[in-house]
Amino acid sequence: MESKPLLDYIGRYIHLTSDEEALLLENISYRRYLKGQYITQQGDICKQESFVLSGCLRTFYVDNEGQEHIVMFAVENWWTADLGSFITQTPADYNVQCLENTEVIQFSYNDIEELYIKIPKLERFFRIIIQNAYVASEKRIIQSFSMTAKERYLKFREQYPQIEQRVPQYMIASYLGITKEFLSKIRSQLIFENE
Amino acid sequence: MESKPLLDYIGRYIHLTSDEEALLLENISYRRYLKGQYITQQGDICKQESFVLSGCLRTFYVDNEGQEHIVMFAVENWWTADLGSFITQTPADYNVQCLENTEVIQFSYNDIEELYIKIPKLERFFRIIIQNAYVASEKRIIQSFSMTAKERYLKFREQYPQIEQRVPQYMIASYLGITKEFLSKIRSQLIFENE
DNA sequence: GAATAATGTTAATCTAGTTTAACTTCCTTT
DNA sequence: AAAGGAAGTTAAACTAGATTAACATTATTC
Repeated sequence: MESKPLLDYIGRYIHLTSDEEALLLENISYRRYLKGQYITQQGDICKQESFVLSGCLRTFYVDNEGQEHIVMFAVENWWTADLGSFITQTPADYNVQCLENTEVIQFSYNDIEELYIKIPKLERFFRIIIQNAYVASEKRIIQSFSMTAKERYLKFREQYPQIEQRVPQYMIASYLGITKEFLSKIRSQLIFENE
Repeated sequence: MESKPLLDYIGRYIHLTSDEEALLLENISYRRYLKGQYITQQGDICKQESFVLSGCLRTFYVDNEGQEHIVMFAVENWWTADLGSFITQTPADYNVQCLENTEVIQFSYNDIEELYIKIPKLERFFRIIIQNAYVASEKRIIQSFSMTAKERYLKFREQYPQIEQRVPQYMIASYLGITKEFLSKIRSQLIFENE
């Protein structure tokens, strides 16, 4: 298993001894998924949090009218899960699907609670990670209310250039909360403006 | 200081010994604010996280056009802060203002880092709190994209009946991401439908 | 390399929600 | 109890973004 990216990532926030690192590695698992496969489906119980080693995923929600809404993307060194389902072990609201062949390291629900006991420092690590995710999420709410679709698109491009390249445009539209047709219009406006 | 509500609240997630409780109480402070006062203003560095004992607050953001956008409310037993500013100690994006005379218990930035060292279990406590807040925040994003303003208003009323009573309507409109005029229209539609 | 599916574009029509502005009702304060 | 401000309402005109539908381009697959 290629665990170095994960250990490096954790090392940015807390220091683990080599014993602790070994213990951690015993309690997590490596897995590959093919493009199109689901890690979690709406209605299932989300059994693991995944740290992305390679590949790309989307977390999305299908509403009552059958429309898809993308909640987040995840690429290398990001975490993904239906966290609500994971922490409460109740049926997931979201689907987590691989958009490319993807390699992840997974923390399962049981393992993680044990790990928190064995390595209490991990509480700190996950507290910080989630704190950051929460702050980003609040920012996204504000942006969705105070910015136009065009402004949000420009911000997205600036903030996640890696993702814009790897993901079909209609999924970006979904993430931004607009239709693919309207994003297409915005893009042609932008091209026109830059001439 | 009336610390029982806080200790009860913490007790729902972790168990503190009485020594730890005493230690905790030494490192936090009680404060009263009058209606209208600000705990944090946009541009300031947010120096504390506040646990609400009594009263009501709003966290809001003023955009470039001078428009206010309410990010969250807080009432008894809720936490409030500009968490992004607090954790990075950089200038706040948000204002935190009291809508009533308000009593809070505050954790200051320096104190909380010390407390994490003295009582590592608090890492767990705050991890869980923030996890929950993050899940709620993601839900709100999905709702803002997949539901109409009317549906969001009904959901809000159902979810936070306490808040609807205590807060002026134009602030609820702001929280929902719509104008006060449109909320007024929605409300008159609802009255008409229920006749 | 033809065929099919997936993705992206354009344009017309439509609608949820905004803007503006005038008006009403309710709260405070004196 | 009068006056002034804050909060809420109504309605007309407007706009950002949705919907529909037809077409264009790019990938995939056999």
